[in-house]
Amino acid sequence: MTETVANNFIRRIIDTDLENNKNQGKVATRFPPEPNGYLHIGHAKSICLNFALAKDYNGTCNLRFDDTNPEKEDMEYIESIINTVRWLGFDWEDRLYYASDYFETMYELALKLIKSGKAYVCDLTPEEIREYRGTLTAPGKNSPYRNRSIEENLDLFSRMRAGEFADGSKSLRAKIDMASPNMNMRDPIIYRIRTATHPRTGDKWCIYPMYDYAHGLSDSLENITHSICTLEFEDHRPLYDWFLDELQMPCHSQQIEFARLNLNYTIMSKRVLLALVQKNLVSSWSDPRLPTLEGMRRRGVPPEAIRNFCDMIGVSKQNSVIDLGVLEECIRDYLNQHAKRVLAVLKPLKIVIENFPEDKTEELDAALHPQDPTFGSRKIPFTRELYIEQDDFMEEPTKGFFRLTIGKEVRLRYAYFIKCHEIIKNPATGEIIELRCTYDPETRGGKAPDGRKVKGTIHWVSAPKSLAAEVRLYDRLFTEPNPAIKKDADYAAIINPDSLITLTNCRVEPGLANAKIDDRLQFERLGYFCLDFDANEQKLVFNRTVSLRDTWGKIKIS
RNA sequence: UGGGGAAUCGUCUAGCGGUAAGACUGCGGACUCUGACUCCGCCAACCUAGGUUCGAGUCCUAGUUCCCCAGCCA
Repeated sequence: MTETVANNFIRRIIDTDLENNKNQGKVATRFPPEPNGYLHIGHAKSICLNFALAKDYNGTCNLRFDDTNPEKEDMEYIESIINTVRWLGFDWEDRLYYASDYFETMYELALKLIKSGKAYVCDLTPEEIREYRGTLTAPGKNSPYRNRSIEENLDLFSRMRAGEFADGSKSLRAKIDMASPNMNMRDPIIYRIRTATHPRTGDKWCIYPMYDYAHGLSDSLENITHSICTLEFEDHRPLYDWFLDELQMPCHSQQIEFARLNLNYTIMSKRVLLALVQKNLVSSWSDPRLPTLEGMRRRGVPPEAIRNFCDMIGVSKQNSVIDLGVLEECIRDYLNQHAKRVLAVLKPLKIVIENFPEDKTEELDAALHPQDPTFGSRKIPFTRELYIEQDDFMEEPTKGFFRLTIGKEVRLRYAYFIKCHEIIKNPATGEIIELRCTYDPETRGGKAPDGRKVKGTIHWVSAPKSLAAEVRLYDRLFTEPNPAIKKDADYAAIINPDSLITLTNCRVEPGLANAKIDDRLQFERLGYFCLDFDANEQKLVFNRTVSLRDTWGKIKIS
């Protein structure tokens, strides 16, 4: 895949800033997840963007948890996010921060806002606040508490902190403009009362800052120069700026918005992802069908492939939906170069090589990567009884089929040329249960001394020497290309019934007894696979990360 | 019907007044001990209408379509 030098509107903004010596020529970004769920491929786009910008401009990128809503957040998520960003391949050095680290400072700054007459304590209930806010087309009206004295506001706010008032009974609001066409500027709430235990600050606080207030301040306190977020925050920018201006923050970070990632046949919404997990529509957050990074990792997707993907899709302000095929292509591209080749049979069909001795086992050489000799090779056992793929035999071959049929010669990968002369069927069902074949001993290793060619090469394993395995095949999660557009869709109804197919009678070459969880494997002619963490001493379990491109499969269908 | 954004091959993305480019997909072909990989070739786009200009995807005007905003979520 060709390396293209990333060029996007954000880089252009930074270039201009650098030319103007803004921020003393520094670039500082941050990735600011809320620890209320697991990271998904959409977050990866943001992570890659922020860390790449820092790297390319000789700056820094912080990891900062936006942990301002204790009711939804959890240490479990914090830990997962830290592990996942690290797994993706990024390093924030000692710059791991939490918005909650700034709670005291934010409180002080809120006091400053009150003292300058720019914030007030409001006694309106949540319902009343909504009524007073007006609508998209009608202006709101001022809260009756809007003109409290600074002294009273200071007193009330400190008592809010002290826990004197019930949840929701009071809030601190910015005094801006209830008639603003931008809803975010209609006296937005800065602090709410929430008696909840915070994952990090415990019960120290019962008031928590809102996103708009906390985020800009966190950026500023960390001297973030370019605060990159997604499009839906575009009309929050005036508020972001308002706080930094009113508080005369020494560092005024610049918020820049880009379009979030959408992938077809899946969803990125953390809310929906959570629902899928809770309704047991998927096994967990790390279900390999999910676009969560933990799920993709379990599926065997290498972090490098995800990073390449994020580079490839670019960054812009256009809403878009990326075809799953682009991701798959990135995965194949990486795995093609880095996966060891092995032989495995997913749907075994027994064949007997009649002219091969009963008790003999030959050890044959097989390259671990045909294009890359540095991978070396391994030995694979060849015996009289073998398994081949059911799909690789046709009693009555269709046009263009050049695998095994009666009387036609094919090559067993790295082994011998064989011919089939008899089909054994289950007399009751007509199902083919065994093939009687002969091999040509002169073709050991897969070459004929007389130079004759065969068109087909098929994979195989030794029947007695191979290992039993379970193999899980994955496909797109949904049958619907854009599930997100279906408001409150019945996701259960659009789950792809073939999104998970579990094959329990698979056979793999014996060397796979030693497979490790991070091994990248190609089962030749089938796809890329990895060991699943469900595997144990008794049972091998493999996940198919992605299939190989299947030109024949396409021809067959059409 | 308020405000904020976005419109370029089927899908993403580039373009910064001077021959519309790349990637993915698709379709041909070559090669092949993986119907894989690799290689070669082909198809394919500027939302509409006006205007400015020698010249407009790019600038101006007016439309159209799509996305976001009325959480004490982020």
